[in-house]
Amino acid sequence: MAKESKSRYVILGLLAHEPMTGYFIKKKMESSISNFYALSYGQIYPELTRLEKQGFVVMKSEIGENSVLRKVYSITAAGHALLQEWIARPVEEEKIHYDILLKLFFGGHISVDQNIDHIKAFRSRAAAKLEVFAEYEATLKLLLGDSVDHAYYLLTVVFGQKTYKAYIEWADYALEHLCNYKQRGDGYEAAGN
Amino acid sequence: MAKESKSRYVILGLLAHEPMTGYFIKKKMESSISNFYALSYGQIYPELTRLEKQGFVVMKSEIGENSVLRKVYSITAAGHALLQEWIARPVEEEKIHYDILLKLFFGGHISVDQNIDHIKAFRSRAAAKLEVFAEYEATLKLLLGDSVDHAYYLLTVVFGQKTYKAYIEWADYALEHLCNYKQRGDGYEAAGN
DNA sequence: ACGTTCATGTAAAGAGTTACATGATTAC
DNA sequence: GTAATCATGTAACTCTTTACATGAACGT
Repeated sequence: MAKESKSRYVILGLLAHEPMTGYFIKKKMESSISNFYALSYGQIYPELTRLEKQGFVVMKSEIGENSVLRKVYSITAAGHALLQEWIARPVEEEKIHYDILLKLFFGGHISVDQNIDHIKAFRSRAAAKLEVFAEYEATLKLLLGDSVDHAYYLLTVVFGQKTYKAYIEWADYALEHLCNYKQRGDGYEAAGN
Repeated sequence: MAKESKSRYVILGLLAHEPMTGYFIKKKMESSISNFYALSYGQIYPELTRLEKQGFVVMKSEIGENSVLRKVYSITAAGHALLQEWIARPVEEEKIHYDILLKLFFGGHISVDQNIDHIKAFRSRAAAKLEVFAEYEATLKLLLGDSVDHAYYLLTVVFGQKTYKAYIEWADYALEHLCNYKQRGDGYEAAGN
């Protein structure tokens, strides 16, 4: 029961690119897919052990440049087959599960100004994300010729850009409406606020 | 530890509108916030018991029209205060955790055609959602005068519309790019496919 | 008869988060 | 000295999903 986790596939996907330590998998994710997926050490290390037991990765203990012992994992042929099988599987349905929408849905219980604050915070987060994605885009466009992977990375970045742009447009629309209602004072205030 | 669930607040939010049974809470959600939040019976019933023990709701056993015993829950003053406190809390950061983006990120491991299929499926799901939101919009616009709540509901619907429209635009963009690459045949195919 | 809806729950399993615990090296 | 980075893990806890279990009433 309980939905199957994607952690193993993401780990395999990263290892398919180059062998890595668990620690480096985390770092790599933070600088790439962190916007779309995140893993903690509490997930990475146990999953690596499991993948090794099942023969999808192999481990090699090494003493790194800093003379610290590290476990470098590589993907096996079986691991690659598993990864490919997962990627080819039909895509799961996507759901928008956002705190802002839930709170706005019950917005009648707080004041208009409080709702406005929520939306403003949401908007500024989206604007910050857009800046991050713009950097990604610039970097990726320089690397486009290197590997086919970069073209796919770029598609995910464009997704982020289009989505966060839509969020900002929505926020502006919502703020305008709420400000209008507030000025008209037509009962938009929650009772007791 | 582990992030606190929103289930209690959503349940309180619905009960703030009218007293309900656990079963009806589920039905109500399916016809309203299901696009932004979902709860199973396995969450609703235990949570209602907990909320009752803590004094945030009160339960009254009744024999319904169909002579079936049912437990009707109502929100208390303490429950209302808790709900309001939660809604007023700063909004959590939103994350885009989509299967399609993960799979596209590793898209180099499958064929272009398989990637295209993924995106096409994504696009048609988004288009279907847009239709649902259009219906919501039409219904809500008729009810706008009735209660302040409807204006807030409408804002969440508009969010869905703008977001799914962005998804469709992205899908079209992505499909065009992938088709171009395919026609040019410039190494976009995964090795062995 | 049979399927659907109303109605309430429990059990099992896994996913995910956070905190804790440890220790070496490196840079300032 | 001290903070940051590299590096590996465990433990506790909560959340969430899915399946199971039960039973009455109502419509066809």
